[in-house]
Amino acid sequence: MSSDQSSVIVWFRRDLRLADNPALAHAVATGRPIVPVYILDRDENPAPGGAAKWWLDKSLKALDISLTAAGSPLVLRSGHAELELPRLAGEVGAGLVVMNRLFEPVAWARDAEIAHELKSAGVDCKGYNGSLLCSPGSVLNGSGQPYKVFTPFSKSLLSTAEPRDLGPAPTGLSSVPGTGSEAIEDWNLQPSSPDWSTGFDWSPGEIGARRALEEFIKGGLARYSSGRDRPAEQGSSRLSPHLHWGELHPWRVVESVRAAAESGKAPKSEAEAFVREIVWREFSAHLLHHFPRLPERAFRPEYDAFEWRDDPAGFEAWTRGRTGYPIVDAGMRQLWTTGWMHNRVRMIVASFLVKDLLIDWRRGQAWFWDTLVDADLGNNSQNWQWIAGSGADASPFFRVFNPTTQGEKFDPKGDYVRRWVPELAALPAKWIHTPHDAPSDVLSAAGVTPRTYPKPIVDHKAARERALAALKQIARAD
DNA sequence: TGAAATGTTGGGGCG
DNA sequence: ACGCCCCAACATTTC
Repeated sequence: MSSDQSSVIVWFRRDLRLADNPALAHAVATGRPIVPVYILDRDENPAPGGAAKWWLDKSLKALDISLTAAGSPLVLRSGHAELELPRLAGEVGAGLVVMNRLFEPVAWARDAEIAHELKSAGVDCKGYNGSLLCSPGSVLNGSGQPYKVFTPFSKSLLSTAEPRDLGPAPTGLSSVPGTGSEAIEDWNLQPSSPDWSTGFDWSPGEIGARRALEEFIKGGLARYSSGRDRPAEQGSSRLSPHLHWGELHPWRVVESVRAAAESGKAPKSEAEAFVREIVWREFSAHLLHHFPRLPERAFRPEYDAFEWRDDPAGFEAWTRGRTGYPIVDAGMRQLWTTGWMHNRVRMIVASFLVKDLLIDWRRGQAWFWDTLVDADLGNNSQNWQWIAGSGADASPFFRVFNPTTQGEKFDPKGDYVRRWVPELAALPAKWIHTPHDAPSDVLSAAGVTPRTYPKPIVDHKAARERALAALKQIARAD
């Protein structure tokens, strides 16, 4: 048996693209037939949220179209990868499985097991980094330890990292005809009864990702550092779900914005402000890799002794966007309606849940996990812990966002609130963030009553003082 | 990648 | 012209 004749399985996970894909490029370079496969793991831990499944459905369809055009359609299988991969390898006569690695702790351990299984079945297995600027473990401080503070991490990464693994989408793939595939419709990834996704305004897939990148470079990049703080405007890149699903390589994003700055389309400082956000994503992924319990446990362990409030009514009001604070409610409704929330508003709503309501950050994390199309284990846990004050390089315990001030500062005309909280739309800008203080004639002229829009569920001033008093105990115990 | 309280300064109104 | 007050604007400190 000549291994030259054998086919190569390309195991797609969260690298749903053809271009800049090191595993696929390596498979193509062998000159052997390609079997691209996606395996739906019903026991994935943590289980993907509803919004994530919505995205996956569309992105897989897009990937299949691209792969089919390139010559080798996507094969869909469900079950356990450690069983399905060797089985498929037997079916198609594969001598090699290539994949882009996942760096989350659970996946990491499992991939090692899978590679072992395959090798004992005589199938070679190779992993690549197709999702991060640098592999976790390669960015360490002088004493060989992972960085726990963002700025030195960022400096170290940006000074040493080199763009790599970029290249055009391959064409002319040869396939293994007759390979059986499941039907994606049978996976029921698209919600029905009810279909809550009708407001999702996204184009999942590699083409949509490239278009989003181009639009951002044409639009928001030149004034990114201020524009990204205005939720009513299209100032942020909206690339997060595309990056999460690997429809874009982060190096492609960094190279593209830097090239735009080089050619004068945007100030270099603005491009670097954006690159900094890509590096925050990197920081989260590296932290999660080194501290696998980040999603469950406080990075600063003294926070795990804190007794968060049990407040079902408060949590419910938060999830539904009925807290009585317009910017908070607008954000939570944008999330529910579109599967995404502007980052400035994420900070505001998270601070409100954790500091004003004193509800455990893990509850907010779980809600985001289910509702965000960009839900990412590293980003989600790192950012929630950052707001809660329990994370690495976290915001100090006394930093409490004032939802009214934040609204007035970053949504001064109230356009964001009007869009997502339509029952307040007729209020003048002067009162849009403080309907609870508006004169009654203003409220009645705008048709706002406690029935249409709730009074604040907590008084922020009192809630802030309560949070400071309670959280101070942690700082003292430290 | 806060907010609020407290402190400081300086201009203008006014006796 | 002067002192006094008010207060906005800005700076510093504290949580």
